[in-house]
Amino acid sequence: MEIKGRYKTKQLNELQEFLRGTGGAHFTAQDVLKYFQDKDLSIGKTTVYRRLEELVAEGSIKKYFIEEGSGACFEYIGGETHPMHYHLKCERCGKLFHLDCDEITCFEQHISEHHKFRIDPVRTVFYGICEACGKAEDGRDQQ
Amino acid sequence: MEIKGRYKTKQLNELQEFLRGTGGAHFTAQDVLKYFQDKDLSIGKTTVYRRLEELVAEGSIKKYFIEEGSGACFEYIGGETHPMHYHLKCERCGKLFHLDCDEITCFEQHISEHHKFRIDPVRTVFYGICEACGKAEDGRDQQ
DNA sequence: TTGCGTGCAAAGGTTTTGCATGGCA
DNA sequence: TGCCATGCAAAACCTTTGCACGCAA
Repeated sequence: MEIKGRYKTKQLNELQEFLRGTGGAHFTAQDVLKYFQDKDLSIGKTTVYRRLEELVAEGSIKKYFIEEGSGACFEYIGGETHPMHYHLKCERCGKLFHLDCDEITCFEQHISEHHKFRIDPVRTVFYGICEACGKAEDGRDQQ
Repeated sequence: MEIKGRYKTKQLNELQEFLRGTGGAHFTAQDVLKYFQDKDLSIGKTTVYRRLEELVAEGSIKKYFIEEGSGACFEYIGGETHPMHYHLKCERCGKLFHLDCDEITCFEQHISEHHKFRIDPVRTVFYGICEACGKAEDGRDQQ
């Protein structure tokens, strides 16, 4: 996702490179700041928060509230064109999966008809445990 | 849910009464403080946070992170029969609804069997438009 | 040059911690 | 009495805002 009529600053370029590097994994504002520090690049936290907020408004990244101490979580989804699919996000490994499924249409209709709620696929994310992490868990019987 | 080897203080009693009064609806730490103020009861925010944290550890209440400005959301589930339910959050008015629905169990199973993903009801929130906001939109055909 | 972008500093909010006091058993 | 619970104050934390300077166009 390119920024529209904005100046192309170093900070913005680096931020976009960071986003591409995430591979869809979630990150926090702190992660961005650390990334810049580690690469000896300079950016102010004000800028990070402002750019992130803009990108959320644009739809290039998503914002979640999962944990406490670490603040808000962001996730890069820019470049995706599929308008109608849901996301499955693994709480363990952080991977993001696409849900291509017809069942969910029925479920959507059920919710719409019986619960009078129109679900928004863009913002809705199913959290849970993916196959790989689920197997790892069963194997070790951890937690 | 009774507290184990703890002293039964006025504050704790009142807090439990508040919890029962919620009827399972979600609330914030601020809501608890306001409740005490409105009833001319005294409690320190320190106590509220500490008790709430304990109750979360006990399993009597659940903690969610849904919105930003208002901090964490809690929800009383002690003694209730509500087994597992999802949350519907309206993107317009911000209201949070409980989804009491059997269909979702089928949907969960489908996702589990066909997509190898175990959905976590605690973290998953369905975003969308609630009935009231939907009607308002249709009526005015706004946006 | 123009005006957006940036970043320091400070403010705003929620949550946590230290420590002395108060209350239950 | 002993010990936990409480609550004030202050700190820690994330996030936002004000304002002046810097940089892209």
